[in-house]
Amino acid sequence: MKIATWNVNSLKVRLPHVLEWLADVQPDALCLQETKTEDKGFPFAALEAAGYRALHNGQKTYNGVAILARSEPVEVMCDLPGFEDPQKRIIAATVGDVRLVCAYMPNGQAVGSDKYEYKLKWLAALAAWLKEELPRHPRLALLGDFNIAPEDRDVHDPAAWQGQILCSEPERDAFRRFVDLGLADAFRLFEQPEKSFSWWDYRMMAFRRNIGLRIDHILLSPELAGRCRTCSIDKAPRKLERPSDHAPVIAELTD
DNA sequence: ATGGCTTGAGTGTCAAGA
Repeated sequence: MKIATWNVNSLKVRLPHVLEWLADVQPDALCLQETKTEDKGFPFAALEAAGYRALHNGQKTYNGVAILARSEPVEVMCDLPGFEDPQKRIIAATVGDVRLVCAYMPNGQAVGSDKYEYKLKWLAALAAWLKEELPRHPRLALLGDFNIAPEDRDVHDPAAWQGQILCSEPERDAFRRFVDLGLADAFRLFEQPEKSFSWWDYRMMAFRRNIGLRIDHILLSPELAGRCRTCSIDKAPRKLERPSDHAPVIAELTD
């Protein structure tokens, strides 16, 4: 089973890339973030024609998350229970024998800002919910745009980013709380090239210069981590015309 | 120099992303 995550930065703009990528890679499930549309603008028909069912928790202009799957997803859930939030950042469903949690975690803007406080509260609420979910779903994967670079090796210039948004200690502590729940960073289960990133700024030719951050992740419960055979970042779509600023991350699990 | 692109909204120009 192949599962993946991709922040597409507007599904309307990126639909051709997504369809091409689905045909090339043929994942069993793909989690999308930043669809930036309501259901009425969501390309259900085009995805169906490509062989994928789609679940969408949409929002106009900002946020919006979706799960695409080749088989029928069940037990669909949207948003964090008990966390009042108009922002659409969570959708979860079971595909095959795997519980998928697709998350677009807040950016936080700047350390100390209101948005940063919201980010930390949001991350705490997600961790509390996952703690309850994991016993119910021992084969659980948390996939998405975490907006956290968990370690210095996930940052092109750790000195410049030290203490900054996406790299601050409270954010990294929040990431470690997920790990402490038993979730493993699938990418780090394997040897990886140095300076592996999943996001590059649109400006300053950052992609060509590999000035990036690894902020998109697939975290796996112990049972799924034991079944994980590969995890990689696919930089190919980032090289296309009008790309998303994020690259997809893929994990392969044995059946 | 706190910018540099890209998107969505909406039709001039700004918020937000990371």
